[in-house]
Amino acid sequence: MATERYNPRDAEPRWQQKWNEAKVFETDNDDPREKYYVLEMFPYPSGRIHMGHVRNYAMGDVVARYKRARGYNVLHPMGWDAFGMPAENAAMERGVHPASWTYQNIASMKSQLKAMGLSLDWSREFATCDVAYYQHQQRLFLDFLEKGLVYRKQSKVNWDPVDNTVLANEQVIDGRGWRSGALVEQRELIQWFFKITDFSQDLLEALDTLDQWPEKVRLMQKNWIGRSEGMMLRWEIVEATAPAGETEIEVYTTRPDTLFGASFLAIAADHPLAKDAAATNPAIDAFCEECRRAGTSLAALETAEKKGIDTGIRVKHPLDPSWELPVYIANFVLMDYGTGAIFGCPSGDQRDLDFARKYGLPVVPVVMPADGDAATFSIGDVAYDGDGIMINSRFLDGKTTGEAFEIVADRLSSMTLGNAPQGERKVNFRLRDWGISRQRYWGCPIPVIHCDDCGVVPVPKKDLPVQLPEDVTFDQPGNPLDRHLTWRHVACPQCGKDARRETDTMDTFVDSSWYFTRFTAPWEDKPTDLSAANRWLPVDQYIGGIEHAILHLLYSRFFTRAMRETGHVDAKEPFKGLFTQGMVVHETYSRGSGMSREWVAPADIRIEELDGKRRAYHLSDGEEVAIGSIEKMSKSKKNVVDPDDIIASYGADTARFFVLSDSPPERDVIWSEAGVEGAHRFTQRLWRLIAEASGNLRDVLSNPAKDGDAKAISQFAHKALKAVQNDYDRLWFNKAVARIYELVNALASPLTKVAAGEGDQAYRAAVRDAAEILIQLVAPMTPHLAEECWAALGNGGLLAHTNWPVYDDTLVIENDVILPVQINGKKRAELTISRDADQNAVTEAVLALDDVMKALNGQTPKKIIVVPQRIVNIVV
RNA sequence: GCGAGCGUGGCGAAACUGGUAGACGCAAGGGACUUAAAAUCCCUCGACUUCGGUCAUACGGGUUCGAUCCCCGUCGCUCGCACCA
Repeated sequence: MATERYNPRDAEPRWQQKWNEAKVFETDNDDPREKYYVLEMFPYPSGRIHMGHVRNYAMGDVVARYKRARGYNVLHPMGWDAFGMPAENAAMERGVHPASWTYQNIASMKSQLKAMGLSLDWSREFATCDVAYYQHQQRLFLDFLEKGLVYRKQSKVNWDPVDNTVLANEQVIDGRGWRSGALVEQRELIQWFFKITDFSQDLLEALDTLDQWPEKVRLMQKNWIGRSEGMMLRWEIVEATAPAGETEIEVYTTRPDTLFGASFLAIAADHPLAKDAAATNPAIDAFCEECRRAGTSLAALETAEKKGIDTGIRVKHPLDPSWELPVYIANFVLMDYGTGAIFGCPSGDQRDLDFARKYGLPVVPVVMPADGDAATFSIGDVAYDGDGIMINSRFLDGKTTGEAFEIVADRLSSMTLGNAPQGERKVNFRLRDWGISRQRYWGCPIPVIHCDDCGVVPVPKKDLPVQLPEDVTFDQPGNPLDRHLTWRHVACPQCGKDARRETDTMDTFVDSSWYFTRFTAPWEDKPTDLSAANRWLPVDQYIGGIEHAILHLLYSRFFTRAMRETGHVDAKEPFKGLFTQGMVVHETYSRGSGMSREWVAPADIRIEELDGKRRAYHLSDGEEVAIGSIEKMSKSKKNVVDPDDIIASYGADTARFFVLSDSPPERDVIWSEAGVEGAHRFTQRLWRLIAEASGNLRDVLSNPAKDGDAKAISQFAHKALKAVQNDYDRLWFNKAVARIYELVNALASPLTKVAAGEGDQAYRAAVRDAAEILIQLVAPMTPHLAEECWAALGNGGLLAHTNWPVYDDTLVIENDVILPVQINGKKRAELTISRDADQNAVTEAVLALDDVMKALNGQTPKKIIVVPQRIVNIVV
């Protein structure tokens, strides 16, 4: 029987339409079955999807389809992370309004995603720039404000004086604005902050409960939160050297044990005492200025030399009032960590040591390694910052660093300076509060009003939403909201006088910090429907890129806690399972070198292989092109492959199948033409085998064989089913692919026999059973092809509605096992024996094997190790 | 500098809890079918070999009856953080 080639261009839209008509993927919140929430990080609507999206969404779709077949009520929604700078840049460059640019992009990306055949519930779709979404975000903001989770404070920002805007740190390149090229200034602006630090300890501790997250991400978050245990320590200023009104300096330290090694105090250039000193001393002022400038731009590049200047201030050592130490301003002390002041212990800290050597300050070793010798231990150019035994530390000598920490902490806590304890134990975090103010148009307006009399007044909830005005211009730099003629003018909600709206909008990370919660009831007229949110959260499986390991995931964890405190959800953690997938990478091609180097797109070249050497030639002129390294797909290197082209020529199933095969999902996958063709051959092969046999299988009822020639077929299929099921449960897509290939290889000959009219009824029933298992196994990856095959076998109804098959235990367990037989750890023979044979029987049978007798050559075994159902090892 | 991870054929990779190293795919080579090509099907495919075997999982040691897997050291690559007191 001649069979037509499988034509994805015909089949894929056809099945997509059927799924659509049957609303297979629309999820009912009231469905009583066990829930499963699978989500991929929603995309920014840049205009086109790329291969990274294809891989990300293919993975999520496999999980969604698999869990659906397993009987779960699956929620698998999609939306758009739609606010942000690119829309405003488009407005500036091309005069398009950000809204129309964004919604057009959404429309085209949506049609691309639809062409992939993803099993998404599109009825829940929204974009974060929809008023219907961001009005609820404003409501959440106001609730957080009431709870004290939002506040304003002055803080330093990167200010671009040409564009009149604040720049994120990533937008500052070599001290200049990435767009304007202007030298970036540090400005103090009043900004809105979320109090994420209220949850520092909880965010840290709860990481331990996230056992379905990659260890790596948890570690990154742990380091980011940066908990340290130490103490606050107050140093009395020697009166004669004190600036007016100042009596003490407070420092934070994690090493109170090294207190006798102190030789100076150092404060940040922005420390209040530094400012006092600068006011009266031009040299100090100049030094502080220099620190500030270096801090903004090149600090990260140079491993900046430790520099400082003596303030003239002297302090008394807390444990010896007769001991006076100098106070320096130092460039390596940060104002926004701890108290902006440290005590320097040169022997125990490399920075302090470098500093001390430069300014001739004493270096007293106070800790030596446990196996050191107190008489000879000294410090050269390298500080010793490890644990050990105290020396040169009076009453601490001989104690361990841990003991010394406790003794000093206890003693200082019980001492007083003025009317407060000299020191107290203190846990400190690196994590800072989250600044959310952006001086931009295309973001969620912060719903507050500034009144000269009443101060900062929240917009009353009944007045929400605060909607972005549409009539804005982008012909001048700065925030269009600021110069809008009417929008910002508003009556104060409290006193009714003329007042001004806040013109800052929110960081777009706010938008993505709760969208997964909104998906649970996007129609609700409050931010959440509490029962729906509680039902669905946490997300069972979240899938996305590792680049969001810290910010997005940490902000979302904070947001969920804040929403919990304000009664919008009961869950504490948003994502139960997290998976970070690798990138799609591709070879690069280029010609020319240096400045005239030209990158060539994969679509414009042809590869030839001669004597094992691959060479690339340009399609247009036949000129040879150099094959470069394999890199992340990027426009600048032109090594991009457009998903649209792939779907048009091979179909969505091939693209999906390929990005899931080959590499483990957490690792990068190399996109190659040959690989895609291999995947495509597979789809054609599967179709051909099923289609050719379908005529003789249509009228047969599936039934696995328990004996006869067909038994092996049924065993193979049911074992594959068990294995692939396990692979899907663990997101081992590449292994599932390999096993599916094996199953197709094993079924090729039986299917061909059936196609030729061979095989009795029982044989055909077993083949049909195996074929159906195969189709179900590939369905999550290549759903259109699977539906087509399913229908070809004469099945009515959609495969997407069909339950996952159940493997037959008796077919999966072998009665006989093949044991490898080793002699001295090297394999010499094989033994086939009954699964439940006891040790003695195995030993006896092994020694009777020809190969074993030959290898032993008369020697008596010293020992025979039998690992049941595994292996036998004979030691001679 | 600190932290984490990785290193297996020509290539992407498998190998369960320490138990037959290289499944599966790609590339390559040979053959069948064809007037021919494509497609398809079959075979070979780590290295060396005196065809008995021997050596092979970055390198050097160790533990073990047995190590890709565990331990110690070295080298290389990737990622994250980087004055955090």
